[in-house]
Amino acid sequence: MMEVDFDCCSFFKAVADPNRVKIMMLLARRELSVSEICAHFKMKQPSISHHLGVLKNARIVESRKEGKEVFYRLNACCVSSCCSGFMKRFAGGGEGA
Amino acid sequence: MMEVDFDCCSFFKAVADPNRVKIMMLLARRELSVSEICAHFKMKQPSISHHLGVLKNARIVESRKEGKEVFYRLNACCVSSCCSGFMKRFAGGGEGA
DNA sequence: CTATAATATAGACAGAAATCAATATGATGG
DNA sequence: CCATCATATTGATTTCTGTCTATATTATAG
Repeated sequence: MMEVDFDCCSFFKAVADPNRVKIMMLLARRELSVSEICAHFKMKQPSISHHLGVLKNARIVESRKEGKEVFYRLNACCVSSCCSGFMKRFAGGGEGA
Repeated sequence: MMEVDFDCCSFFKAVADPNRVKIMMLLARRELSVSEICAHFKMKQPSISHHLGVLKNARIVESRKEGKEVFYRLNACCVSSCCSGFMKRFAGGGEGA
């Protein structure tokens, strides 16, 4: 009962990278294909695929294949559930600024 | 307006390590000195100090010196504010499990 | 002032992670 | 079947991170 929730750790590890957060912000608006995501970055396509893989392992995004393309979308429930679950562990400070 | 919040990134990077989360859980109950924290880990004291430094830089913990000892306490407001701020960015999925 | 206790800092090292170039896979058009 | 486009995977390289040992700092006791 004093142990750490490793599921949440994979969520936080995924979210600890600014490029991945930027991808999440793009996907928060609408579903996008990999190449559409690439268009927003200087990074090369394999790096984007790598980050998408990390996000997908953490259940933060989901994907759908359509012809040659793969569309990614945000799993907003995962974000809410991990964040609110984490907050609740440390309740007592109330709502921050 | 499409840029990433780097303050929150330092929070998430800090929280992405299981040992640091465990420290946070210990401090959620009560203020503790460094050696009291050490007693809960197999890690050596300098590693604990390192983690405490990371948590402190991220404003997740605060410290107070008393004699030879340094007491750390959780800044629960920081946790709530970062988590809830992050959730709100990705609102739309509602409350998760 | 010296010894000791508590904590922090510095430096070294190993393992993890990010990026890239190159290539493989899979779908589609001709 | 062959060429092409979109994406994923592999392998190499570099950078970052966590841990350790050794040492410095700070406070207190004697």
